[in-house]
Amino acid sequence: MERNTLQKQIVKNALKSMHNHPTATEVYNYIHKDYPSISKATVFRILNNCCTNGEFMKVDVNDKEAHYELKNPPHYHMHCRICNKIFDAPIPFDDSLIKKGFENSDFFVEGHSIEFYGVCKECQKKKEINNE
Amino acid sequence: MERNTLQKQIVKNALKSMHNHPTATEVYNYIHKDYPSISKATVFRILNNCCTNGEFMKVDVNDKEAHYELKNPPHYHMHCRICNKIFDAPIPFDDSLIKKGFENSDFFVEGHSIEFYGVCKECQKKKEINNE
DNA sequence: ATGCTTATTGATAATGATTATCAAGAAGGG
DNA sequence: CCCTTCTTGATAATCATTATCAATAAGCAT
Repeated sequence: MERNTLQKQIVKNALKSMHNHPTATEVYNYIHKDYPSISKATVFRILNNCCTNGEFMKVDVNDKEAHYELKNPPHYHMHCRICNKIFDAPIPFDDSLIKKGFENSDFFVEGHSIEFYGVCKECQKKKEINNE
Repeated sequence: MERNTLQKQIVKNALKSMHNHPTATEVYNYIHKDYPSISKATVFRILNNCCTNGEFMKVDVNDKEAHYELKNPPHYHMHCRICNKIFDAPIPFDDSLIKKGFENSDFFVEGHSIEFYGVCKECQKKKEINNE
């Protein structure tokens, strides 16, 4: 039977309080300040298991590191190409996108994701400071 | 000055004749049959340089391996979750997506990509054979 | 409470993709 | 044909992630 360990509670609470689509390493660093004994492997493991059982989700975005978020109604993301941070996009999810145009396709479409890429507020500021 | 080496010609010709959004390793394997002396590092290097100079593009899709394609008018992709192959989506590119809804956002949107995910024709067949 | 079973953890090695390093080799101008 | 310097090939290094496995600890039964 699945056991309710302290490590699981801590990792889950960390993601719940972070709200910024963190990577596993970011969750680890966040936790590590207060709980230095929790290992990185455990954080990866718990985040992954929670994605498998549907409690969390991997953010479907083109970054070499995986980002995680709480299970949410479907929505789109904005991805900063400077700092690689992820934000929720302010436009509604549109399921009709996958209904139209695929009638004659032999690819079985299960879902879609949209990634808006560009530069986040913080990184725009940094660019101004550096006169770029 | 940039030099026109045989390795560059071979890698470029490989990608031009492949048409299936291959990964660097797939390009390497394709080349390796005929040119076993070309090293993997060279294939990664040339593909990357060609993306920097605009000759090729990285496919903007959520896979741990990078996929490459020839420079193309913008379009969307379908990504098979079984075999990780990439296909062009049969719906038109719609730039109006990034015009609407971001007026009050402080994120500077430079572009967008849509990934349709599901199961490709080949993998659907395999599933049928295995009675899944 | 105590003990037992076994899921889970922590530490670390292994993996896989990609990049960095650097001596040897080759493009292309002179 | 030579010389400079860009490229290459081989390999080590890096980075994210997963696998391994002995030690630990949940949570049930006693």
